[in-house]
Order: sequence, then C-alpha cells, then structure tokens
Amino acid sequence: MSEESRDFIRKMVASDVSAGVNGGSVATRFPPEPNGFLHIGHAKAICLNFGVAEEFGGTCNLRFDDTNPTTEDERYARAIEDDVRWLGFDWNGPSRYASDYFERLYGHAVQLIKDGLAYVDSSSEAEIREYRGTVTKPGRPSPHRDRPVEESLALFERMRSGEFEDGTHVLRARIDMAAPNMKMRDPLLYRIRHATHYRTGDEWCIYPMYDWAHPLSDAIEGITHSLCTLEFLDNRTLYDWVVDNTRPDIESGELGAWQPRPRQTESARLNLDYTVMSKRKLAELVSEGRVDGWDDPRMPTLAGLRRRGVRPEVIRRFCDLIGVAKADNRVDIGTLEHAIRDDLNRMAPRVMCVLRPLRVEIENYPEGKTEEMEAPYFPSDVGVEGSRKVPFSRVLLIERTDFEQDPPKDFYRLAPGREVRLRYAYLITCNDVVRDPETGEVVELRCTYDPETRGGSTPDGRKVRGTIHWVSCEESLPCEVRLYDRLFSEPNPEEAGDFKAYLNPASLVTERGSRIEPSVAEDPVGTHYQFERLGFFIRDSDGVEEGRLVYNRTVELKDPWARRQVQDDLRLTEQVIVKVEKANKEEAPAGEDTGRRARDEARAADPELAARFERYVSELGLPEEDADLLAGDVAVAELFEGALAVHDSPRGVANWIVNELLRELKDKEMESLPIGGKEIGRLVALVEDGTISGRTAKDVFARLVREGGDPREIVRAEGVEQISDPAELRAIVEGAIDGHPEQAARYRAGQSGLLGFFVGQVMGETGGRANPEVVQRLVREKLA
RNA sequence: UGGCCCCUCGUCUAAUGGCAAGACCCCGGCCUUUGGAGCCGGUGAUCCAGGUUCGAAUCCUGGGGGGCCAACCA
Repeated sequence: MSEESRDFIRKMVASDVSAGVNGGSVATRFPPEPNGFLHIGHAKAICLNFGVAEEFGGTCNLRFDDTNPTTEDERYARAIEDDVRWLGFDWNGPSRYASDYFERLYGHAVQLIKDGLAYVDSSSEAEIREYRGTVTKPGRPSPHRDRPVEESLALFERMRSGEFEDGTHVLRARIDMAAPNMKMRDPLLYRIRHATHYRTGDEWCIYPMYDWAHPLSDAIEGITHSLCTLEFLDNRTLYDWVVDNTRPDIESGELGAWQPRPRQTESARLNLDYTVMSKRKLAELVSEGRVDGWDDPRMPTLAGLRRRGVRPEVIRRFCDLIGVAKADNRVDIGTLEHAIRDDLNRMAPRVMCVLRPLRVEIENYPEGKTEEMEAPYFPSDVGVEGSRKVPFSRVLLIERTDFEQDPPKDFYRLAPGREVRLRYAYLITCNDVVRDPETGEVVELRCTYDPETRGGSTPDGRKVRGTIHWVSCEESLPCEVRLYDRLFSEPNPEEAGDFKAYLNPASLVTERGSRIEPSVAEDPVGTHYQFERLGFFIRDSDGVEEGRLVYNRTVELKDPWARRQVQDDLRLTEQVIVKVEKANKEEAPAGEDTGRRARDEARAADPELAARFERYVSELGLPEEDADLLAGDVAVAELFEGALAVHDSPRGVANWIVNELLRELKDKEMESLPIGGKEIGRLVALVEDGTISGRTAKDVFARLVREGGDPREIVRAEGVEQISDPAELRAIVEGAIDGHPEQAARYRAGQSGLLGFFVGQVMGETGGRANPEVVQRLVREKLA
C-alpha cells in the first residue's frame, strides 16, 4: 500500500496507533461463517484485515462465526482455511471458533440477566415480530419484558438444559422497544435450536445470535479493529452496547472494561459486474446444477477463480486496485481482467493451439519431411529465456477464423491469393480452396511456402502484415478447450427479479476437436500458458487419468480486431446514453423541508422560541434561514444571545454558529462542549477587529471545542496575531513565488486558479497568520 | 417515529479549506514475427441550489438520487 494515498480505514488505524489507542497495538480478524465457499468479495475483506495487521505490525485472527448449527459444516471450514492460505495469508495462532466460546458467552448472558439487562421472552416468533413495530412505527414491550430476574434466570437455564421445544423461548436484551434504530428494539440474544452442531455436537441446544457472539468474540480475542461491511452499520450501536454492558471477568469488575476495547468500522463490500456475490445465490447455482460445483471456473469463488487460472497475487493486486471506501460500488470486470493479463503476460509461456482447425496442405513442401522450428516461450519484451521445438510438416492445421474467402477491409490474415506468416515458420500463400461438394463448406486450403523465409523472416525485406498460429496435423495432440465467459449477460443480474433469468447461455463453450503442439504433453495440471493470439489458459485436472488434455481459458487476449467485429460496443453506447440522460435530466421538484418543519414545531410548542425567531429577523436583520437555525433549539438560541452579549455583531456571530458550531453539535450535546456564548463572541470579535485571520480563527475554534479556554488568552499565548503589514509579507510572498517557478509561469500564462496555490503557500509558511487579502494583492502585483 | 450511511471522469479510487490526481476502459500515434505486450499522446468528473470564506469537491442549510435496517441468518 502506497504511503501517499491510504484508504480511510488505514488512516484511522494509523491515527489510533500514533495516539496510542489500545497501547498502539493492532489486532484484526477475518470472521467467515463456514456455510459456503469464499468468493472474491471475501478476498477484499481478507486483504483488508490481513493487510492492515501486516502494515501496522499487528495480528489477524481467523475466526469461524459458527453460531448457526443448521447451515454450517466442517468441509466449508477446511475449504476456507485452504483459500486463505492460497491467497498467501497466515493467521495468528490456531483457527478460532465462536463455538469455542459458547460456555463463556452463556456466562456473560447469565450475568446480563442478573444485571437486569436481559430477559427471557416466551412470545411466539410471530408475536415478537408483531411487537417489534416497523421502521415507521415504534415497537411495544413484550408481556414478558418485566419478568423478574430470578424467573428469567431459571428459564434461561432450562432453555439450556433442553426442556423446551424450538421457538418457545428466546433471550432478549432489554434496551428500547421504541428505538428508531430497529436493531436496538430488544434484540434477540439466544434462540433454542435442537440441532447437531458440526463441532459441539449435541452439547448445546441454545445458540447465540450474531449480535451477541460477534462483539464478545472480538472482545475475548483482544481485537482492536473490527472491520466489516456497510450493512452492519446499524449493528454498531448494538455492538457497542454489548461491549459496554459486559465485563471481561463476567461477574466482577467494571462494565465494559475490555482491554483492548474493540471498535467496529464499516466499509463497502465488493460488487463485480456480470456476476453475483451473495453466498445464498451462489449456493443456489451449485445446488440446481447451473454450474459445475463451487469450483466451476465461472464462479466468483476463490476455488472457481483458481481453477479458472487466476493466481492469488492477481486477486491481491486487484484488491489493491479497487481500494476501500464507503461508497457503494460496482467494479468493472475489466479491472480484474487487466490484473489477470498483466500477471500472466509476464509468467505464462506462449504455445500454439488451434481451437477450430482448418486443414492446410503445403503443396511445394516434401511429403514425409518434418522440420523442428525453434520457438521462444516468451516474446523479447517479457525478457524470460527459454524455447521449445515445434514440428513443421506438409500438412498443417490453422484456425478456421484465420481464413476468409472474401476478406473484409483491414483483414490481414489468409485469403485466396494472399500471403501470411506462420509464426516461427514460413510465409505461405493461399492458392486454392477445397470445398465440401455437398455443403460448400471450406474444408482445406492449398498453399505454397517460400523456402527463403524459414523462421518467418523475409530476406528480401518485404513486409507481411499477418502472422497466424498453426500446428502440424500429424504431430499435434488432440485436446479439449473450455472457453469460459462471464456467467451472466447482465452487468447487474441481482437488480431485477430473478437473477437466474440472466444466466449467459454462452458462458461455457467447449471445443473438443482442438489440437495443440506436442511440447505440452508432459506438463502438469495447473500449468499456465498463453495460447498465442487466443488468450491465457490453464491445464485442468479433468482428463489426467485417461491422459487427455483439457484446458480452461482464463481470459482472452485484448483483441481490437474482434472488438471491431462486434459492432455494438456496449460500453460505448452505454456511455453515450448516460451522457444524454444526464443532459436531459430535469430539475426535480423540491420536496418538503423536514428539518424546518421540526424546528417550526419546536417554536409552535415554545412561544419564547417563536418570539426569538421573530426578533432575529425583524430586529437583528438576520436572514430567515439563519434565524430558523438559531431559534430552532433553546440551547443554540441562548448560546447565540450569550455571544451577542460580549460582541454585538449579529451577522458575524450567526455565521460562526450556523457554519461552525452546528457541525460540532451534530454528534454532540451542547452541554458537553467546554465553551459557551461568551467564547464564541470573543472569538468573532478577534476576527472582526482584524486581530486574527479567519483561518487562525478556525484553528482557535477547534482548540476551544477540544479544551475550552478564553480565545484572547490562546491568541496571546500562541502569538498567532494576523500579519497584515505588506512589508512583512512581501518577502514571504516572493519566497513562495521563487520557490515555485513552474507554477509562476503557468499563472502568468493565464492559469489564474493558481492564485489560491500561492496564497496557500504563504498561509502555510506563516502558520495561517498572514492576512490572505493582503497576500493575494501582493501575489497579483508580483506576478502581473 | 422512521433512523442511519453514501454521492468526484463511463468504472474504481485519491486530493490539511489552497494546482481536481492515479488506475481501468475508450480514442489516436509509434513499435511489433501475437490485431498481444511496450512506449508516447488524447477525450473525460466534483448530483443540484443557496450560504460561510480571500479561496469550497471538502464546512453549513436545503433539495435530489442511491443504499442499509422491521430472520429465532450472518
């Protein structure tokens, strides 16, 4: 990961480390549920978790989140371990299992009941749903919500001992049935499930839910940074609740005293064009036989990608390329393909294979003669040494698509009367075309070769544009070639209804009559090749027992000619459409201002607030919008008036409160701020009388919010008074200009946006003390 | 009583309030015994409207658009 542009997670971890949070240690975890195979979306999570641990000298655990006995299986756990190792990562210590913590989790639950924070609910599933309310309707308390602690304790114990049927009781956290965040409406912690767990067998018949098991597992393992995907955002509040309401030693000690204290951070999951990433949907494709197992080369699973011929370093590189952020995304499959080609181009030896053979007889080449043509494994620009011999004889096979009876414009392969180069061999000219008398299909070409061009060179210097691949009819080996393409024909198959309706019928085309040069005969399964002019391929495990050769296409070569043939370049038309749509997009009608409505209601309920609003507009002359914000909340209004008491500048003070203070109040209460109106007033006064620059004021404000104090004192102590004297600034301005001659030239050439660049330089140089207006004038003068 | 998150070239990701950058894709050109690779160049973006500021992709307000949450799944 490059120094200069780190993603927001790495920035956060870096800042935690340097601030000494958790003693500066970093511990992450990758927590899959063993209920399916890992896919490339998991690879993104793996690269993130292991990558962060590596880069900050921390550790990363592998933990199986196996709290649902009905879906999980040992074979998935082993396959996941294999996949993580294959990707090139090694986890900290042994694999961990949430199921190893069942006893401890149970103990924490018992304590939670004792603390009055959980209860056994004996409602039915339907009742619980009913009582939970909806996103717009608050929930109602369950009739069992106030069950005595002893009763819940006894019931919970009996749940564990197996006395109850599935679904008869659950353990719930007692939080808030009316919480706007649905996750906080008394979430379920345990359910009864009489099922055999693949690890704990029949030892348990109650199983913890994700929201209970996950934060506690993190806390138990000493995880510092619990990284997950965006859909768990709402769960974070509950995550923190669990951590804050449990104790490391269960019964004694301080609530939430976990050390380190794990923090959850969410980032966007990966979506890839032309495939699906949901485990459920992938499982469906497998179970319905739409694909040939989890490792079908069309699957986005790591097992599938591996069999397709994608190397682990490619997947890591791909994860690097796509980055980590919070915006929903859908990554172009081309980015993956680029990474694959980039890798294979450098490591895959070139060989020749003819997919759909067309017979070519060289009429002037002696019958029975065979020559060995020397063919390098890599083109010179790759720089890898090595070569093999390719047998050449009178009867050859070339690609059917490399011949055209009536060649289109710019076609420079074989056609009647045309000459092409056979790669590493001779130049040949097509003299005659033999057709099937019945069907008229071309079955054979009659050609002559130029003996002077052995190896493909032209001693006379003539230019031959076309070079095609070939094999000897006699010496080549029969093989099967599987041409894989994207699984779906739609970029986003999940978008509309039944994703299976968009399965690409041509996602696998099998060529059974292909022929390959003999040099590959003994190569093991998993050998990568570039079949010249066709793409990258890998030898598949199928057929080895019978000695058959089977190859999977990993990815095609970039092929502008083929692209041109496929007239409708989808991406291009899509681009045009998007642009047109953008241009035609009408201004949407404005909706209701819900914030304003809330504040209007507050004023309707509080005549004094309403009076303030009126006064701000009529007496103070504030714009209605500002007055609305200032007089929408009593605390804000009082702070405003407190500021006015020390500095009577309604507009200036209002601007500072509206634009700066309101930001601080977004996730904080007014009471928690160490400053009041007086400080704001004094700060604004310092700006308005020119004592400090606006920029310095923001620094001072940030400090005020952090630690309080008197702005005047801070300014004096720090010596950050504004510098407005041109004489004092001139040297600094000149220094900035002389230090950046290139920018100066560009500015003089008309790039006036660079004015800000120079002002920024001077501001930085002076620690924000320079008067920017003066600086701006000086820069203009100097560069005029 | 709904809450929360997100919005930068076609795509993905950068950018202390101070030069909108990189990669993929696409388009030219050079080179070429792969219509590959490589090299050189190019097109192309801050969702919108107000506000704050000397200066806004970034801060404030509002609007628009997208996403997540109402499993005894994770």
